[in-house]
Amino acid sequence: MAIVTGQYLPGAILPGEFELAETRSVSRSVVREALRILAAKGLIESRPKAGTRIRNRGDWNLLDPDILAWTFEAEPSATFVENLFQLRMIVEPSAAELAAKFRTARQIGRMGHALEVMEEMGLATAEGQAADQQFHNVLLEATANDLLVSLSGSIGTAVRATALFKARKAKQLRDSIPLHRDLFSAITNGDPAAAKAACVTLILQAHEDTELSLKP
Amino acid sequence: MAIVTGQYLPGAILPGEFELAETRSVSRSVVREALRILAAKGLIESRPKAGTRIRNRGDWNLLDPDILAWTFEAEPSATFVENLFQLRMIVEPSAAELAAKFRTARQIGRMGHALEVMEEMGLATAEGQAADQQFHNVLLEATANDLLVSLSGSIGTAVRATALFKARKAKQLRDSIPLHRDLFSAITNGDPAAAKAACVTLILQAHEDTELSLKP
DNA sequence: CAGGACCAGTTGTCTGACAACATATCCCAT
DNA sequence: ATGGGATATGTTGTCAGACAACTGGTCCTG
Repeated sequence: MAIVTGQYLPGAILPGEFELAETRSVSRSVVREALRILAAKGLIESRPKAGTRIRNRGDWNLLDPDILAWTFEAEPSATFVENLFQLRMIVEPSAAELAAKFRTARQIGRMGHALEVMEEMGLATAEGQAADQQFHNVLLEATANDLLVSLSGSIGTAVRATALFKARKAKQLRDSIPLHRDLFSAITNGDPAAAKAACVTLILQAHEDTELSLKP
Repeated sequence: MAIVTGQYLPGAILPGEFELAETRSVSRSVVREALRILAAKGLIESRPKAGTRIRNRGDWNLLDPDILAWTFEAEPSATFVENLFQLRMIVEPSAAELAAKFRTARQIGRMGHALEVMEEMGLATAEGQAADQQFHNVLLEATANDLLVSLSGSIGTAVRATALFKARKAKQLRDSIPLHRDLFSAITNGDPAAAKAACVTLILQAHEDTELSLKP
């Protein structure tokens, strides 16, 4: 978190492994395994004698779910949120389009079930939110593209994190269930254009709500 | 690689750490740090007594550059290549659009320089390929969206891997430099629609060439 | 037959030591 | 005085052995 929030700048050298172990009261093994995780995500780079250096942001795996979570643990910058919505606007409508083309009967059934739960429980409840997530997961699965699933899964992590901010600021959010219903029927009807349009509307509304709650 | 190529199926249990250490003739520390890397990328999950289990493909971080590289180390499945082009077709044209909007004079200069090197050296040389990569990197940077940079960077890893296949099959590939020039001038002119169109053409050509070299 | 206590095996952590490597320094020859 | 090579030193990389923590299965008991 200190790295992603910019407390260590790219190019900076982290404290040595012995020092990290001592200050955190753990053994060097634990420190090393932790550093390996960060290195696997592209955050750092270690070389003998030179120490462990923060890599350039361009080398970071920003779409890694953990990195996204760490980014949103602290209040993320406005431009980052903006970038996230830009990316959603690029990816998700096309995904909805594909889902409308390739969805199976079984997937329609599962999405319909999730939608019912959302309508019954509401999006304020934990069950409703789980159903929402389920709805989107099945939609992605229907695209029949593993890469899209993985990408949108990561994005989903970040979106859920922003949702926490929206809830924290306790504004009255508009109900997104009708828009979900539109999206669902477009996919059921096998109408890619309508699915794309519905998805765009959904993201725009989320974008507006998020902006309201971030700029009070 | 054994995991991503499906030699270990999701749900399967890996050999224990002691056994892995012995069979590979390394210490357990090395095995553990390696497993931590895989866990960081979502491939595996370890629990005391239960062992280390392969996670579902849906949990894998498929866009991680390493995972992409491992996937393409072996001959990837046709559907995976198809999915990759589908994703490129969704992301890159929009990225070109943004780049045409937000590019700075300096970025135009750097892209122009890279293009010159490509024209001079040709795409068969290492210098030409480096310039090609540089061209695309600057383009991404011009979108002013870190998430897009990261995403397309990962995709670039995979694309370069497929390029190796194309070269290996030694078909006569069409020259993509004129298309790059079209894309460059659209971005220079600040014409988003033209940039998007040029990018679509570029990807289509790459797609066709790749299909030819994969299905002989 | 159900529920709880126990056992055993695997990962998780700790410790101490040495090897490999790269940087920085120093010295020597030019 | 200066460039280049040998050397010193500090950091990461690897090894070995031991014990702790956790958990899944087994066994026993009510």
